[in-house]
Amino acid sequence: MAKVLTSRKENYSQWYNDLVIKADLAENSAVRGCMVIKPYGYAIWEKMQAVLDRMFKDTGHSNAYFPLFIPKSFLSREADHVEGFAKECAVVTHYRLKSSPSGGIEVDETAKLEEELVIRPTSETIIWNTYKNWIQSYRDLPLLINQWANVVRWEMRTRLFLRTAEFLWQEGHTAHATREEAMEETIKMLGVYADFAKEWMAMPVIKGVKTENERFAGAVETYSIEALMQDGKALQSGTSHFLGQNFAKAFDVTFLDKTGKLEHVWASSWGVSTRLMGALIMAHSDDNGLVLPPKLAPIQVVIVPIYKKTEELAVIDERVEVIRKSLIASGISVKYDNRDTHKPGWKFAEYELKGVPLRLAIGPRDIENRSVEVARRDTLEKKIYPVEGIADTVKALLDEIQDGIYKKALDFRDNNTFRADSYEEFREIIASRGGFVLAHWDGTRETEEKINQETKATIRCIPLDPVMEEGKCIVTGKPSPRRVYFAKAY
RNA sequence: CGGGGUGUGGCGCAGUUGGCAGCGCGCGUCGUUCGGGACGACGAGGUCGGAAGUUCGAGUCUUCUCACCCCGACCA
Repeated sequence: MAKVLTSRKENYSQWYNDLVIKADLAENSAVRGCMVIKPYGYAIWEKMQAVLDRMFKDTGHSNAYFPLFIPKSFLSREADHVEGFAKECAVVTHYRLKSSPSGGIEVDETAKLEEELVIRPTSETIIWNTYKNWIQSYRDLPLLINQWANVVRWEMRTRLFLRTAEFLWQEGHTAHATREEAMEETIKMLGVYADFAKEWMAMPVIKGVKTENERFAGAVETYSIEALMQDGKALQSGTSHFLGQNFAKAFDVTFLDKTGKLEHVWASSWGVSTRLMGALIMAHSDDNGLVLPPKLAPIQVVIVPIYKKTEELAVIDERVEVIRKSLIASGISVKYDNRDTHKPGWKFAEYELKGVPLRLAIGPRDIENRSVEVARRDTLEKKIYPVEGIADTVKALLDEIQDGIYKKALDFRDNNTFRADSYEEFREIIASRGGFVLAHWDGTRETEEKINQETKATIRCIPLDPVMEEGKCIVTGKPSPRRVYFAKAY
């Protein structure tokens, strides 16, 4: 087969870049740092959205939409928040253009905005400013809102899906009467993300708390799900924040509780972005291309006819139509590619590159034997199956693939999660093979920063379901109640 | 923002001391092919990133400029 991708071994990040382009997921646009998500890539994102949206609704949330523009003054209301985002904000300063003497077009300096508008890097401020008017009583709580939106963070260096200046995401913003309830919501949504990653993306994740260093600007506590990529680097795939009363205080959002006492509300916010696309790509794919979990694949089964003459194709078309209908009846998404403009071998390679979980090939031999050749994308294994009961066969195989790639990803993570009991050992693992390293840490910012500077590894999270184990910090030797996850990160 | 690099058909690239702008892929037409990215013939497609300069003559030399990529510092 003609090689179209750089191999992972050769250059992992080049492999990733090649794959995104060659699998037709996205490409760089004329705007620096901003990508064009192509139809095939967007189809995957839409499937993710549909599932997540259902999960949010099932946990009591409603969708709403808030403006793209945020008055500059809003951003500065919460001190940590502004500090965290100020360096990467795009700002709108004018509202009109005029033709320039040189023949082009230029900003009309007379059309300067009274108050400049920031393009949302996240929507806490505009949302809490709005919530102020929505909440008066404990009867208005909890307020459980989600929005699907684009946001802009002016990044220095960007990579398709993993870090782009503009990206798509959802952001949940909830308001609660009590601290406990807001915290419960924070953890619940982290759980939703972890379930989604596992059940739909077939990607195992670690749930944990972020250290102070990695905390969201304006949050009291940040939780995340962390996944391990095939190059041994961790990818933060979703975050859920307990915001305490920080934004309620900044925007003066209060309510009267049952006893008639005026209180600030408690808040959470949580989000996942198109970065999940990057995670999905890197979690399962190989040197032949994308490997998609059947549950998120836009096309679950592709059927390729093999024929010499058009008369043969007519017979195959007929047989395929029967198969196609039975698959659709079983809720399987099928594409029959009977284009005459490409050869079977070309199509095989193409759909492999695009990660279609199953490929059915039907030729004269199969017509004769009432059989189909079925090729699995995950194992590249080919087998002949009878046409009879093909829908059940396919269904079973899709389930097997979904489970199989999860298992494979889990094994990979297990085989690349290490325990280090000395700093020496720690440095050796991080430098040589990467992966997650579980080690004791004394809980201080200084130690974390020292480790980061010396090894490039960061604390990904403090696991939520930790095995409590007394130990000593690998750097300072001070006591530590449990191990935390370290890794180099995206 | 520091360090490095690249701009030449749609994509990937070559272009020697300055002398007719090329190759591969892709694209179009026709024919033979079709169970793992087929082959042949013919064909279309370029203000060589932009501006100024040197020269009889610039893709090539000089100056300026713009864009993008890679490596760092910052980030989901």
